[in-house]
Amino acid sequence: MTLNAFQADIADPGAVDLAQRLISARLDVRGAGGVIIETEAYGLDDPASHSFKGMTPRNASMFGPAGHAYVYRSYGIHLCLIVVARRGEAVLLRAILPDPGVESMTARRNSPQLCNGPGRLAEALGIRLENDGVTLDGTGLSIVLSGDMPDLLVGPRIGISKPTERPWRFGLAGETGPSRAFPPYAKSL
DNA sequence: CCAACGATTCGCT
DNA sequence: GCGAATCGTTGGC
Repeated sequence: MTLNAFQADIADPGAVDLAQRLISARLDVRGAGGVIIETEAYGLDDPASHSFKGMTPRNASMFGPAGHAYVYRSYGIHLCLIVVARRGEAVLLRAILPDPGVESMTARRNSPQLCNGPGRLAEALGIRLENDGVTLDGTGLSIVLSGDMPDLLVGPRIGISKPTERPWRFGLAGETGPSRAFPPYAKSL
């Protein structure tokens, strides 16, 4: 099995570890993209994770090779783009700083809010359901880690109704672009 | 077969 | 801040 550059960089990543490393990484989708500033980790033994109850037709990509995309439809309306980590673990991309490709993103979005929120981000970048399962390096979708160790914000995940809450939401410190502000008690790593 | 439920967003109050 | 929109997936009967 051959690994592409991204897969080699993240070798056997846990979701929490990968979620942190993806902050400040660069995402590109067919020429549009930006710096990732907000992520969330989802684990295997995690009631909030789609993988919690095992593999189903929808979440099969979460059990595939690390470094691939998991795309699913949310609330019957939006799409979300997720980076697969270790088997059954994954990282939801919640916000990027839109550049380059602002013009094409603006055309796809009917709002000045381009990429702050998982559904908005997916729409702005033109993510499609058929992108589910594709590798994140070389098929139109790519991620390149920055190599930096940026200051991270940490807080509870968003939109989770499960009782078990974990501080698995990460943000780039100093950015005003996240989908929602980090709570005052959010701490840096 | 049918009912419940979202890893959300948008618009209105 | 709150509720509607919207529909595929999932699980129970």
